[in-house]
Amino acid sequence: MARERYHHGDLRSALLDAAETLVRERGADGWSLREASARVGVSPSAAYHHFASRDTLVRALSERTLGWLGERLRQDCERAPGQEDDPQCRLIALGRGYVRWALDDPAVARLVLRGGATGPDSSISPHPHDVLTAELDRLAEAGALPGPAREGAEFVVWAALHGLAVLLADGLVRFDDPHAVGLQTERVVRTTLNGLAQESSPTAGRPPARSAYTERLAARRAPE
Amino acid sequence: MARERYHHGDLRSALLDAAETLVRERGADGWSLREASARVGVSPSAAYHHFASRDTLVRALSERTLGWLGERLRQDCERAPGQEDDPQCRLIALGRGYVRWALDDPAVARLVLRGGATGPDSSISPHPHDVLTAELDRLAEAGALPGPAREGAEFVVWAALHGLAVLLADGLVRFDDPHAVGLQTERVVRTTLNGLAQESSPTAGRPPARSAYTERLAARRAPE
DNA sequence: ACATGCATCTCAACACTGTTCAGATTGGAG
DNA sequence: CTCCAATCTGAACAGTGTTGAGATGCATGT
Repeated sequence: MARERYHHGDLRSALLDAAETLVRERGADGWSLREASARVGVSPSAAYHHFASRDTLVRALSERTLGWLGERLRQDCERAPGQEDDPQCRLIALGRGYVRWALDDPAVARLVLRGGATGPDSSISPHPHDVLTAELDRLAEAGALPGPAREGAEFVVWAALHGLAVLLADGLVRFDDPHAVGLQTERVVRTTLNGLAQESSPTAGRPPARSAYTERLAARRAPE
Repeated sequence: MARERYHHGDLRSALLDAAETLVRERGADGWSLREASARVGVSPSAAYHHFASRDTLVRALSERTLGWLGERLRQDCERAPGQEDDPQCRLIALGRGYVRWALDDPAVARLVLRGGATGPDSSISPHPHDVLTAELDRLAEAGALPGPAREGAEFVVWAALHGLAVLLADGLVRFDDPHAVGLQTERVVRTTLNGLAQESSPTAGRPPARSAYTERLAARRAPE
């Protein structure tokens, strides 16, 4: 706990770790930079050699967490139960993973999902949103999503999933049965995908939506 | 601005007003109790005769805002365009109102929707969530929503709508065309309702979901 | 009219926060 | 072995939420 050497070695990630556990212990806002520094055994000002501000630390923690989550969601899609390679099953697995995370680690999830922290400049890889769009592409290729319905579909699914996750992390919705949350998530995904597939008259001339993520994606494809 | 009388008269709502405009000016977290007090022309400790803590002030502001929003959403439903009294048109109007609010007043919306602040003990009337469930009931009575699909449908619609609102308020999704947000909202509502209506095999034995709002509703129906 | 009670507000103080900056300490490159 | 740049410390600043003891004045009862 107390370090002996003057130089810490990897203070940056040590601070991220300390902040993360503090968030878990005291909630998304119940901690301070000073406390995290003290827990690492370092003076408060030391942190400023690795983060420009407390807010930068939060952003960095968010990015680290989102990257880890994205990787896990990708795995969840691969290991999806059900018929071999059914795109819908994969999307359900993705949704379950996303929501399960929000419920298992609500304090961190609240901090991260509060967003604003994850602008288009961030280099999160793979970003959960990327995983979602990839899975929707797979669904479209399988023919389960008509062409016009695919366009902008990620916003519908994302909104529904994100909304459920936020509601759960904030404690606005609760489920007594631990299985209930999974079933409810599955229902949300199924309902959304069904609704999209049977979109009778796709909104004529629907203007393109733009998200921080699509911008980031575009920037990645055409660097400079 | 500067008051002459020693007693303010209605300091409580004056503080709420000051906090509200401060949130608009500097963001959900960029303000302090002291600043709000100073703007009202009162010492910082005066606030503690009306609010137990800064957090209580935030909660009170959230409740006031949600009550106002609920009333406006109810009006939006009444004035819904489209065929006379079409329940789906009413729900679309509700969704548009909810999302428009999140976009027109994003800082306040972020503060309010961050939630946790709006527990079941709050006496918000009419709560936006109540308005939504009432409209879903109307839809079910009109036969546009099969019985088994109605059960727990509010969570699906709420999640989708809430998710879109949060994504917009947090700036994670942006729309260039001002019409786009309305169209996207409409699409989310339509898609969700369509998906619910055509729910092929409603999840067998789906356990009851419970939200802070259903609890509050139950408590209101059976006081004591 | 006047005293009294009580809600309301002020003042001063506490511990704590994020942030800055001059200087001490070090690992590693030349 | 020297020196540099990266890293960390210590002390300080303005500002925060919160508390408690005391001042102020409105409304009420006589």
